[in-house]
Amino acid sequence: MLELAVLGLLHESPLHGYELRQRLKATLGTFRAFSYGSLYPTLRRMRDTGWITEDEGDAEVVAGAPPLTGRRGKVVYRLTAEGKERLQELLAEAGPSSWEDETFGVHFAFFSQTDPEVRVRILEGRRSRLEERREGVRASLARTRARLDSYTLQLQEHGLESVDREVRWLTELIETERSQSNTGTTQP
Amino acid sequence: MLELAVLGLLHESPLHGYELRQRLKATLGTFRAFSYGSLYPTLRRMRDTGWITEDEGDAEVVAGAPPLTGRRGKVVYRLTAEGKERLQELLAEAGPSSWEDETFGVHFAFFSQTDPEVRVRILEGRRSRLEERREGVRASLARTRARLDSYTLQLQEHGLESVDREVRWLTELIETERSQSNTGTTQP
DNA sequence: GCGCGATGTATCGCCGCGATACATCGGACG
DNA sequence: CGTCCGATGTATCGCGGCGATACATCGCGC
Repeated sequence: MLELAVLGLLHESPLHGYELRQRLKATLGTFRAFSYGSLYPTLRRMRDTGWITEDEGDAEVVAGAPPLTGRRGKVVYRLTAEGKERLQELLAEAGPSSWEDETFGVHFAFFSQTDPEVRVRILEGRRSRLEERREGVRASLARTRARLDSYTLQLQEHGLESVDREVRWLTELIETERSQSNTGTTQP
Repeated sequence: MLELAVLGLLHESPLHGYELRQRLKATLGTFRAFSYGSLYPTLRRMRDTGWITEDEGDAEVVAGAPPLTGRRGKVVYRLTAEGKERLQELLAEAGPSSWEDETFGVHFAFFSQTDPEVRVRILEGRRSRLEERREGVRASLARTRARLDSYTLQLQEHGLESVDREVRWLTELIETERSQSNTGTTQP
């Protein structure tokens, strides 16, 4: 969800819309776009709920020329106290929503602000969700393989390999997380 | 787009909603879901436009019990002549829309119904779009690398590798396509 | 001095998603 | 022999994101 991303970015420093979008691209990279068509409505919503405030960065609007078509100044967005609470709440979330395709990447991007335990639980949740999906597809593929043309087959197999790759990636990450939190009670 | 997928599937045989969804899952695998929340509205829209017709599979509705809460019979969807035309039109499309993330997979899934030349153009279009994106992310990454925390960095790099993988996959596919259409005028 | 690309705010309609509701049917299990 | 459950089946609703588009300003090169 965009909401988390916005809260996470604004937690570092106040920003205006355009910058926010640049940061979004820089932070999420390949993985997700978030156009203005989502950004501005989201900002509006968040302001209305009270997570953020917006204020003029440009005070120089004054009585200049235009009663109509007023000059639009930069609008700077800033976290409120409630916004910070909300961010903490979202960062602590390790339920199904945090390992959905669309949400996981955003959560991951803000892992440095996330509790180590929660990190592991999110990574594991994501992994088992992917494994489930993989097994589902594998089963269905085994059943219908014969009936499928080569293109459909190749698509499926490419998809399967991608999922596999991500599972392996997650496994590495989980191991790293574990070895970093060396308050090991269970490990012999 | 769901429209193409529906047309492609109905071209093989008439189906009702539930089957259609099963086929969708079997055909697209990991790559895309398409819930009923999209399916039924889309079918409605397509019927209204005239690409498909819907008719009762179950004639056994009759005057049984319920004037209210009428028993719902299966609804079988079938391509019209216009629908077939529309399918051909969409299959021939090799513009930017066919190499978008969401659309490409659907196009690919129906490649066996697609003209070989169009296939290559779609694959190449997809590839160059991915290469563009990759270079964009790489550039931005090189610029901001120092400022990013390790998680963001890992996310970016994982994404980059995924893109790379897909590019390699596409390259293989393109080569296969080329070598199969051996009406070589240019190749010495 | 003029145009063009980057910066900047904003809206609109489309489409897909997840949740939910509701109904029927066949088989498993007590 | 009843009943409960999971698969089959149709359908809607609200939400959130996307791409296109509009419009305005600023700084730079030519």
